[in-house]
Amino acid sequence: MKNALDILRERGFLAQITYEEELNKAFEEGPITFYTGFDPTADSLHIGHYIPIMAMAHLQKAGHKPIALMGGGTAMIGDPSGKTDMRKMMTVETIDDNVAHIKQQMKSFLDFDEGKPNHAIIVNNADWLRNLNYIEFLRDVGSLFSVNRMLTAECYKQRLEKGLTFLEFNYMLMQSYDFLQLFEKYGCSLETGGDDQWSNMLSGADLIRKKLSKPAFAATFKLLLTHDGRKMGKTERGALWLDPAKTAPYDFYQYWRNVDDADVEKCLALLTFLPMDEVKRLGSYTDNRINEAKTVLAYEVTKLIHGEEEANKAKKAAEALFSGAGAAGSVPKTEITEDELAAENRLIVWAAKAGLFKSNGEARKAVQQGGLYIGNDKVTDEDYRLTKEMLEGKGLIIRRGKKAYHQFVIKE
RNA sequence: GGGUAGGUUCCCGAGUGGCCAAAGGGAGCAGACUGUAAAUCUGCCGUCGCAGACUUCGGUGGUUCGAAUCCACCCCUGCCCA
Repeated sequence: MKNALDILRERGFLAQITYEEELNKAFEEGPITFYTGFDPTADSLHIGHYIPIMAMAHLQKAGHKPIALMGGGTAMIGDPSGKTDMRKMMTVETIDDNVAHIKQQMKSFLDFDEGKPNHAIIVNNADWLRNLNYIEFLRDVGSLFSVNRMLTAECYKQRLEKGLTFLEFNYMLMQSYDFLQLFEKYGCSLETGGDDQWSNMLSGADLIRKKLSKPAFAATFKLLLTHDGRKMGKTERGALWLDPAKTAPYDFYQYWRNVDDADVEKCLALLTFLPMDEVKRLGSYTDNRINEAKTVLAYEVTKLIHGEEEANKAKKAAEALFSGAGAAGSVPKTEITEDELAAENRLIVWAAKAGLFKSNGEARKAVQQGGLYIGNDKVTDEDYRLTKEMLEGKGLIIRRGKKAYHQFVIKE
């Protein structure tokens, strides 16, 4: 019988685990409560958060209880791990606003149905961190941390060369204290998170063991990297967001449709719920056939994040566009009013406004290099003008390069 | 607090008075080749543009016909010392 940890192991989630044997046993003995922290540094989750969320979902399906911890307090410090520079200080208002958005997003991935014993809960560490008493904290928690040991931690090494403030140095204590709080309040005995969090999580588990002499564990998940070690989920417009307003479902779909051959199997295992034999079957495809696997990947991931309807739309749109027909689906769309069109009707300007290019100049250069199309016709005139007639009905579909589409329609 | 080395365009990094919108590399975009892949090759890569103009080299002032480059003060960072 596979336990939940085995499932994660089989799908390639696990990076590092503390007390592996002991944790294995804990998983076999019964449901455990675990948590993952999320930093509210933006008003949406992005694909980097998705691995831990998928892992949480797997664990919850196996009967364990997830806690999503919003770092409303720790965000005020800023995690120095993996950062070369100090983060910008964020205001309380921004942080709280971000927390609210992220909470909303979490709800589509975890089961919050209170009728179930292992329903997910969301807590915010601002509740206990923001009003912390400094002296008490130092005596209770600070006394149990060895600066010597902290300094040897991988996450501080880089910063020791570039500079590290005392503020950030304390991040580890804050995060460890979170774990302690959750252990005491909810019996949470496992912290999960990205592999970059290893030192912080380790020290949290240690804190509980030291202070309460009770078992606590940490397990990290692999970061989503391409086969040659680059971070995945970066697009020309920044991160790949889960919020459809920040990354259109069509673009989201296309990102996965275009992953490198070598990364297909890994992505299927980590980002979808497809059974592993299916994942392996799809991953074994080569040459032209691997495109089938990519289509499945793109569809499944889009479905999980944006829902079946959006996934279908994105898939149909992609099929239509790439097979040469010009049907629009969930292609990013800009509505132009007649007044706006009267004020500005140059194609390159609108293409830039629509986000297809970073500036008018870039759009102009694309035309010069033959990289902008209307339908399937290459635009040759930099000064091409739009007219109301073109935008009526189905509107006008333009394309940058081979695969970035955008649709313009007239707004009635 | 003292000494010292620095802060250059998305990133790294050259540039010490006009030849600088600023070398080189990376990232990115486009084209060719392909499988809506990778690798490779070619072009582009501050903004607006026909030319040309405008904004940029930590900040503010100053010297100069002219400053990323020189001077003053300030802010930030590394290292050494206290």
